[in-house]
Amino acid sequence: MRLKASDAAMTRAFNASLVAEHGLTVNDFEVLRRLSLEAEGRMRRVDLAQVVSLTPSGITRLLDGLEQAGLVCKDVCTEDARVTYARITPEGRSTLLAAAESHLVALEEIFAERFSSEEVEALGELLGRLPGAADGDAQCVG
Amino acid sequence: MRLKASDAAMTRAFNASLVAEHGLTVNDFEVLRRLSLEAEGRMRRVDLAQVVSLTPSGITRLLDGLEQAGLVCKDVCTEDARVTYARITPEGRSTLLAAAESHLVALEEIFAERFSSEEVEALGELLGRLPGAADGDAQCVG
DNA sequence: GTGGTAATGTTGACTGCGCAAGCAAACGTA
DNA sequence: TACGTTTGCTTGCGCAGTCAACATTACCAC
Repeated sequence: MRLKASDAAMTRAFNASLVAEHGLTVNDFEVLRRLSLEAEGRMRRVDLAQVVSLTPSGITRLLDGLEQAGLVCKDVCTEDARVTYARITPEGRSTLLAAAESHLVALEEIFAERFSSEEVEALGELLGRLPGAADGDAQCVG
Repeated sequence: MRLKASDAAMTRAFNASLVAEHGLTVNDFEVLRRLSLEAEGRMRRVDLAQVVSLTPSGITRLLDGLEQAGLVCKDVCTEDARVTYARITPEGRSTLLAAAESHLVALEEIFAERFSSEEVEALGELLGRLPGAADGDAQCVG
């Protein structure tokens, strides 16, 4: 199986180019992507943590970085003073788009050149059964 | 797809129990397992790095830990003074066996309860096409 | 109200690991 | 023989992310 090993190598490769070209880690990218798909481009930090499989503290630090870079900002929640939203900024959206252009294309290539679309589908379905694979999975960056 | 996310969560879970029960990380385990499958239970460090998808420095540090724990030791190479082998010790083998008992069973359970054996096979084949998925993949722990 | 428990988020200490740089041995080529 | 290049491995430094502990706020009993 070697799920871990193959993934590690691949993730590293993607990370390297993302970092080099846009200063984003794969997780940064994924966070921006998830935020961009939300209504109002924002999410509670806990929920964000869950969808990208990080701990709350991990999300805090990741968002610290994105915030310093001006790609996300905090929103307060009026109904619950404990929660703070992470919201993607316009700059966040534009660097997401820029990064997506190369990153998603690279990803697409990797898969296109070794799987048929049915196989991609099958692979996605199988992996989706794994614990932690949670839920929905919108593909685009629109 | 969420290859990364699901894997991260799963790896973390496995890691936690391995560490708690045997003081091994998933990578420690995998290294011991690979070594145990080799003739004379040893491997050059570079090769080991490759099969577990670590960099040479990563392997150095990982083996440092295993060596301190007495689970592996160094062997010199008589033909090439640059290389040093990592060899699994008898203690290494016994803790590997102990860890395998719970770890492999846990792994087996995860898969058995959500995939048929054909599906496991299919999944393995598909993932095997990914870059970094290299090669052979003996499943047992000797 | 007052107490107890749960949920959200942050911080400090730590770990695993990559990268860049270095050293030593080996392998050219001349 | 000498010199440049490659290969194997280690070390210094930094980063991402975990865990444990904590502070707030919310919810729920009474």
